[in-house]
Amino acid sequence: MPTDLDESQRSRAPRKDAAENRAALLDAAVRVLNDDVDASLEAIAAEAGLSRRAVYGHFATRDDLVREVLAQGSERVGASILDIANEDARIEIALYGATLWREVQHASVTAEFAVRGPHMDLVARALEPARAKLRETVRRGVRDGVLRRDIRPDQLARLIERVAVDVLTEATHDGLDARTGHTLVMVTALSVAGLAWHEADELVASTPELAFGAEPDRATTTARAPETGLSTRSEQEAASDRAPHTQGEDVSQAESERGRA
Amino acid sequence: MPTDLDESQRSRAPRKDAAENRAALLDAAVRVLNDDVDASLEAIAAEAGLSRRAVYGHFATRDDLVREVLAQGSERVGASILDIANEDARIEIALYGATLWREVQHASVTAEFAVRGPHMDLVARALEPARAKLRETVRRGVRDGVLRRDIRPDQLARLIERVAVDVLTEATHDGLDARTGHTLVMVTALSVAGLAWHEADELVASTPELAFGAEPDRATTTARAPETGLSTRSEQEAASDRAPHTQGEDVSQAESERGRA
DNA sequence: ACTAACGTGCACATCGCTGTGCAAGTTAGT
DNA sequence: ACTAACTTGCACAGCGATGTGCACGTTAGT
Repeated sequence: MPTDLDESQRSRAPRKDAAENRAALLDAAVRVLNDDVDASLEAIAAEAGLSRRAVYGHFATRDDLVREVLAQGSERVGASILDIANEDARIEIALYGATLWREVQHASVTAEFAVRGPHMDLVARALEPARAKLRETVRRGVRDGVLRRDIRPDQLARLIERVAVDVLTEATHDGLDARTGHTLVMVTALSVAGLAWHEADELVASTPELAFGAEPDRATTTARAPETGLSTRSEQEAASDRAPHTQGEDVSQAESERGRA
Repeated sequence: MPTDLDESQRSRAPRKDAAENRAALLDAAVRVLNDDVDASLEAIAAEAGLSRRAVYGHFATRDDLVREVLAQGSERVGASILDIANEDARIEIALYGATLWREVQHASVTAEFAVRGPHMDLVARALEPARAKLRETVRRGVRDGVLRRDIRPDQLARLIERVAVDVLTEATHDGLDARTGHTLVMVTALSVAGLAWHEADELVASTPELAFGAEPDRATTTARAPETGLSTRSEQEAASDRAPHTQGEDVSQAESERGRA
């Protein structure tokens, strides 16, 4: 087993597959823990294609593994959220939703453990900056008169977070495609933030940054189409699959009962 | 121990405190399970003021106890929801929130187990009528043009349910008073349903049925004071603590930051 | 007051899971 | 090819929780 602890004397360099397996374990843990918070170590090891015994070569304790998962997850999610920036608080909130959706896997585990068990504080500490940012965004939105004034901003921020996560789980559990989920999380967050549904839809449809493929400001240099880009028009067309509406609205009876097989 | 099973030959009537203890157990279970889904039987017994051993006099299994809790809870919550009725779908949705808030204790346990563990189907079956009703309400609201059209009605119904429960936990965990919670759940549900925040507030403020003390139509025959009863006036006085607003709106900087004039 | 009904405390068996030691095997670095 | 790094499989100890049997108190029906 990979002796993680004694990096003291090593007569030879550690093998590359060790790190791979470690990563595989963390990855498997994310997947498994996502639908069972207290899955057995056996289950995680199996998912990673390893034996239970081998895990103890990489992590001294099941708790260590979980903590590592949470540390990575919350760090990743937190960082993504801190990247968000926009003058319009509403857009920031939409981006917040979009970001969580992009990080579903990690966001779910993180969120799950943020409420239960003895790891609450860990996640809470790692996520605090992101939460502070959201609180500040909400406050700003309220000051600017674009968000609701009937709920205390701090509480509203917490509600937005909760609801966003909710939609995440509801969405994955329902197995809807990336684009729909993307929109759904944003729109729902905005709704809780106080916008009427058509306002939310309007905002999402008319803001390029909120389009599906939109990179969070730092464009990856390549991957940008010549003319239209991922701008408003191409977005709207692709958005409503085959719906004949002007915007992505009115799915009320279009898909209503066709959801599942 | 009370032999629940053999009601066959009984040389004497069962003691009344037996039933009391049984009820106490179920009650304690609700409380304990509310903040720890898999609390030990020891904990539940302790909360009920009994020994662990005594529990097995009333329930053959921990699972039996839990199932009983869930059966009662989902039955109760489900029934309450089915009592809801109003021509305006929006009001029905608000009442849905209010009802859940009134049943927080049971609603929370039920909701918790509706997602986790091997009791999902039990709760799901017991709650299905209520869920169907909500779905139908949402569909009606969409047809009437008072609810959002950008989310499939069925999905919207599920979201409303999830969000309502969320606010419940967020509210209790935050320890806010009954009146505030009552309003918060309703307003949030309406927001997700598509209303702008001021629309939601307006609706709640102007609809008598949505007032805090309002009985769900069937007045308890007695317990109604000559003039005011639990009616609007005494209600409103206590309502806005010291806030000088016309409605319950604009708490944004009232409590939060006390920022400026 | 008599006695069944009920609760208590303890001991005990069992189960699932974690964590560890050890004797193999297999794989990757040099 | 040699050897350390890594994995496997098994056995074993421990923990916490459930469920049961039994002897003994306590309480409530009649």
